[in-house]
Amino acid sequence: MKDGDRFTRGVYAISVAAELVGMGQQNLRLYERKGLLEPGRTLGGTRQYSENDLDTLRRIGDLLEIGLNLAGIRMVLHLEADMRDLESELASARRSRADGFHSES
DNA sequence: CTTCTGACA
DNA sequence: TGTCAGCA
Repeated sequence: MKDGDRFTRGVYAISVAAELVGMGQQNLRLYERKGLLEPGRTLGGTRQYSENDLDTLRRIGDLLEIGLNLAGIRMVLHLEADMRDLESELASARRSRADGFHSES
């Protein structure tokens, strides 16, 4: 990888993030206001969109195309986030059992 | 870059 | 209701 990429990779300002996902900057701000997204902020207050944020933005575009409104999309994204948490939680629980994490007297 | 406001389908 | 343009 190139030297400069180490710092720029993964974090984008709203202008470049909007162009990457093909959306307006105003929409991205609205999605955050509606609770669909929570991008990072610099100390100055500028939004920092991660690769993960870009993925959810693309997911928002798909869900909008289907016909869901922003309230419905908010629920879907939250449910998917909860699902991922439960999956990793279940995975670590299975790992602990397989590794004999707790001694069986 | 930010928030806010108003017009449009 | 979601999108977009313009202003401060």
